[in-house]
Amino acid sequence: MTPALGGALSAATPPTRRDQHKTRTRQALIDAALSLFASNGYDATSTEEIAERAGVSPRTFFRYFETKDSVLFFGGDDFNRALVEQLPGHPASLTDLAAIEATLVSLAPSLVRLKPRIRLYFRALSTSAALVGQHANAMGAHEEALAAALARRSGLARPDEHCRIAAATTSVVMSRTLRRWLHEPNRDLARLFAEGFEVVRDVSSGRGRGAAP
Amino acid sequence: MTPALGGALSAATPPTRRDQHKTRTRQALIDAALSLFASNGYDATSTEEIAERAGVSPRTFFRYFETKDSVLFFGGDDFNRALVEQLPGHPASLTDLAAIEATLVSLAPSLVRLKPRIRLYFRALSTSAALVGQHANAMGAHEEALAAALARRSGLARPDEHCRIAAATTSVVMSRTLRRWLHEPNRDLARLFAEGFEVVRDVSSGRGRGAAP
DNA sequence: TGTACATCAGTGAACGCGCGTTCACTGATGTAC
DNA sequence: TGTACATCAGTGAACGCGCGTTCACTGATGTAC
Repeated sequence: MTPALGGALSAATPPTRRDQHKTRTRQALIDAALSLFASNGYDATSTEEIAERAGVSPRTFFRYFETKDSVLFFGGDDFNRALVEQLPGHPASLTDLAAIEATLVSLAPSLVRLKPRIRLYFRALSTSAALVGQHANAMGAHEEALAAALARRSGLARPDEHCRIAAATTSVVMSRTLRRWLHEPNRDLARLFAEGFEVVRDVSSGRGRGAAP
Repeated sequence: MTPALGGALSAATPPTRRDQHKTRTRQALIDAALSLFASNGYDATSTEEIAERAGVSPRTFFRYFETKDSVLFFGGDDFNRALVEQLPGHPASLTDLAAIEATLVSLAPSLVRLKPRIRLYFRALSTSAALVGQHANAMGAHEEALAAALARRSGLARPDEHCRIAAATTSVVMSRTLRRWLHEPNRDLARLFAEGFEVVRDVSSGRGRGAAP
């Protein structure tokens, strides 16, 4: 939908002035919502305030977003789509998790410039169960897409339990890694991804207990 | 709080008639909410309807629950508390995941009689992002408690990344396992738990690809 | 290049609805003596 | 065992509030000729 990561895909027709204006308005609403949610909390922020900060009338908010919570957005969908798309580019000799790890490591740089927005996004999440729910549903959809991609990778018609657990494990690693990235300053995101998968291996084999982080 | 699993813990003082009545009213509200959410959806169910089905006045609902969504309950907290409590009973020679697996297998029978309620609970979840968010927050709290228990198990002062990933992995296995249990008839829950952890081991080692479930 | 019309982003006002609160009250249960 | 009082679950009515909708409109941008 919105080209937060790639951007180069939308070369179909040059955007008209109207489209540009629409995009700008939409973006202003998203930015206003994100920073208001993060600083004042989701429940304490009304759609009127969002509209006001974005410089449009209250009514306009609902022209762009069906509900208050659907305004929350930081580009995660694009990242997850890229993950699914680039997964088949890795050799079949890699295990599923190794292939996912390699893909995430190569995609990590694309998240760096989104870091401030991701920080606001997580801060907003922490203020409202409704947002957490929306986030969880989105993650669920991503896991399904990833599980389907893993099934194709193994020549299966539909994802089995192995695919689903692998996809869910990936979600866990991504979530933990992003949080570490936000909280521990000056860490390389790609390296943190790799460390996350290493911990997963250690945990399920029982290795590495007692080794300091 | 509410003794959905153990029940034998609350031998402190015999409940007065008032307390009994309160418990019954509270339970009636929970049951009414659960079945209405599951059949009509969370958003399409008003607190008035819940109160009406429970046989109390609309006002009474908010005497028992601060918000509409906090009425959702099936005993999951008790189960997770039991998991954390029984974990230290297993030999230190087991890996973290093996100890958790053993605990879950031994706790599985206590969930069997809650099965219909768990089914309603998941069905309710599927109708509303707000409920999913509340569920996710509860799971997050459980993961923290479990990670703390794992830290104690390893003699750590605070949970490290290993503990957190192990706790999150447990959440994944529990969630997947419950869903399989609800959807695949006549499967033994304890056995499904064990299978779940086996898949986790296979996934992170790369084994078992191609073997039919 | 210029005019006439069509489209569509944005606006204003009014409203329905259900969550959650506040206040004053009733009547059953529990307790003191 | 019986009476007098205290507590507290439940009620009724009225209300604030913000989400999301509906309807009728304006004015800028885009397009046909």
